[in-house]
Amino acid sequence: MNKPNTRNQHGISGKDDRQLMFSLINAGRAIEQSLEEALTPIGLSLAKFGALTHLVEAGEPLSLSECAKKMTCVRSNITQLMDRLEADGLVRRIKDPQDRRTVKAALTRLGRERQSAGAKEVARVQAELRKTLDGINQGALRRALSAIM
Amino acid sequence: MNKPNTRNQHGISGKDDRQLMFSLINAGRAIEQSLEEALTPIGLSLAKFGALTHLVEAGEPLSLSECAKKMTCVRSNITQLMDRLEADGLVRRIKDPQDRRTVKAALTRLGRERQSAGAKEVARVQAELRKTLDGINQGALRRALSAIM
DNA sequence: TTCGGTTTATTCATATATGAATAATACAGG
DNA sequence: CCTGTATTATTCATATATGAATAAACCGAA
Repeated sequence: MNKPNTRNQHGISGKDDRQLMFSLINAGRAIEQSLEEALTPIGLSLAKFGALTHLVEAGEPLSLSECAKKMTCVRSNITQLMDRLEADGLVRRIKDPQDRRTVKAALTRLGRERQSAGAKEVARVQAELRKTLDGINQGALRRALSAIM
Repeated sequence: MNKPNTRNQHGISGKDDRQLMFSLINAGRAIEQSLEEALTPIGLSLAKFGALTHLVEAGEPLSLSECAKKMTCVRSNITQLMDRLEADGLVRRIKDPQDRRTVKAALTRLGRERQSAGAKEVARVQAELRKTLDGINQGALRRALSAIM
């Protein structure tokens, strides 16, 4: 990667960069940044791509609550995200006749296409990252990350 | 840690969690989340703590531009963050007579105390993380992270 | 069947970020 | 000394998040 991290908001890393905790935070943000940059040209953000991807994977419309669960965020966030996705023409809200409280998000054709284009870009970033981490012990890395979460 | 990740906005992790890229993003977010939770009781966010810490480390007032550089973010962000820190009584804006364009941020007594309390909490989280990562190869992890950034 | 608790989405207030536009100041070179 | 360019902070519009409050709809138990 070797891109400058332009999104380390707190900017804490102690006296040296070797502090593991902040390195992990910064690494995560650096990758997010790369993904955002890769998605920008096709008109997506990481948040939007995430929502579209869950809808594609589900293969059917999902209620906004289900979306919130899959994206591990609060529902008011999904309300807003869907507003933007709907404004972009990538998603359509449909009412659920079974449960009139529920609103489902359905992909539009454009939404499906956009997600597919996004997936290609994400795969590209992922391949870059794999190459970057080529020489290192990925097993150790995976074990560490799964210990954290 | 083993706290549920309640802040994985995109929520993408593919079919399995083994996808390194999203694991890294999620690990970073999980740690951020722990830090936010640790700082909340003392009235700080990670962003606020970061700003205070840079001021403490500098040992003197810093211009808002210098703060933005240290925190690797745009200046309009610092303007807003300083507004909130000033409202909290943790920082004071002082005009620079040498350069009348410049506004410097100076720690208040309360700001210094709050940062110090925050640093203790951060150290606690850091110690927890160290313990979590006890069994794993931290050298490999460090090398991986420095490769990414 | 009505009542009360739960779930649904939305709205509102707020925090944190970006980036563009603006205004004031500095400063170098003619 | 002007003049143009750069730098400074701020403001504005926007995106992404949280959490509290609200309204509508559902559902089980009395």
